Amino acid sequence: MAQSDTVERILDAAASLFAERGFAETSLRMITSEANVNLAAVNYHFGSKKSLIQAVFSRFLSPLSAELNERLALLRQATSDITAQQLVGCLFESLMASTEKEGENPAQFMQLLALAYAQTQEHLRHYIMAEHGASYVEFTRLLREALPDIEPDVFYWRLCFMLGASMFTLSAFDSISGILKSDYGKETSVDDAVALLIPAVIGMLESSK
Amino acid sequence: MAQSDTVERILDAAASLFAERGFAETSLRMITSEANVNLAAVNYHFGSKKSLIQAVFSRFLSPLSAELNERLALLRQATSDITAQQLVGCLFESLMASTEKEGENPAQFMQLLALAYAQTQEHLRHYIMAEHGASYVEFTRLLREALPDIEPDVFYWRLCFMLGASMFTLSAFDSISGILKSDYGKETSVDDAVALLIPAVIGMLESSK
DNA sequence: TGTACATCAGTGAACGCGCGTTCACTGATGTAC
DNA sequence: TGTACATCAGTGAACGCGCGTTCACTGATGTAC
Repeated sequence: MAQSDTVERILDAAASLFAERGFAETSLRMITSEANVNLAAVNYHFGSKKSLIQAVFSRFLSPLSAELNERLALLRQATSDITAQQLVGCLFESLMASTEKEGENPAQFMQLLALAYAQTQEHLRHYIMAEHGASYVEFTRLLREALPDIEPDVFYWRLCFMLGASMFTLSAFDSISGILKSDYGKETSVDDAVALLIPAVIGMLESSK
Repeated sequence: MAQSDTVERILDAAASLFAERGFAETSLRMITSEANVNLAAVNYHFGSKKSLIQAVFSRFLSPLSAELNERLALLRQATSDITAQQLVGCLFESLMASTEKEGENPAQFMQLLALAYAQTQEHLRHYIMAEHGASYVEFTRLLREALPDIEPDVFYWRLCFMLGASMFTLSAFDSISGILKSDYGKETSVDDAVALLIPAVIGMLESSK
């Protein structure tokens, strides 16, 4: 083993096991044995299990925030009349680009995010908002400007529908694509699912009903 | 305390704590102290923590399955051309009616469901499908018949969008309605949220794009 | 009606186990003089 | 170039704590004769 891929191997194993089982359901002993690493290495490199969980999220969220910030800045420069379509496109492009660059799995990322929402992990929520909340807030602000005719409360509910549909679909991607494969012999990529998801959420956001 | 509301008090406390924190993050000691009940009472009445978790789900799922079965049967009798609109209406009516009858909280129910999906709880998934899967399968079958022109894989993905938007929105209901209250002084009921949700998911299901 | 026994809901204290964390230690590499 | 010391990544074994579960027991209610 090279000089220090220990940290990466711990993060890989932790991301995969957390996404599959949950945080409390995954012990450090499971993670270190999956990663072929000494048990004490987690506390040596990360300090605590809590910090390891935060590090797992940072590895996904930092590249995503960076990508999203960059794309939103370009969009603001290019035009002053940004559409909801462009913004939603930006968001999914950022997600796909950031995970691909780092060799990560967008489905696993969404599983972790769904988990963070499902369980009220106070420390995690605070950490995520403090470290990576800014680009999400900016996205929401721009989307609000792109849809000025919608009542503010309706806008918030639809944002929620969008988040829910996106997170759930991508987090269940492996199951769904597995079912489609065995029932209809149809191979589906994450990009295929996103290509169906984008018009669906734009339709919801822009609907006049 | 009456002769035996112990079981009900345990179920109430367990549902609320599980929904808020997760399964492994909630100890039996938390549950029994919230319920003002002896620690050993959980194992006396339910046998194990696993069985308690299953009992919490059954208390929500049994009335929902019953309501849904009844409404779907009525719909089949009334007409042979059932629309997607009618089916989605059925589903949400069943959810609201079954939780109201039992004095339960639909947001809490959705939090638990989101949790069961987010963490791969094998024993729970098997249990839910074995006990309550039939009415869900029947709902899906009827919805598929109501939308015969959609490609089968597109249908599955849209079903997924619907589930995700509904589960996430209702499970986050307390946060969202709290934000709307403090930011816009707007009171929102679960029925208001569902009233926005229904046209949004029907639009997604029926879309020709 | 009275007594003996059975069932049931609940209790208090203890059990062993797996958990996250700690600590003294090792061996390799880098730096100062 | 050689020696002494510092830093760093990692290790093996142990720590105490909280967990789910168990067990012997209690007291109230129901049933048989």
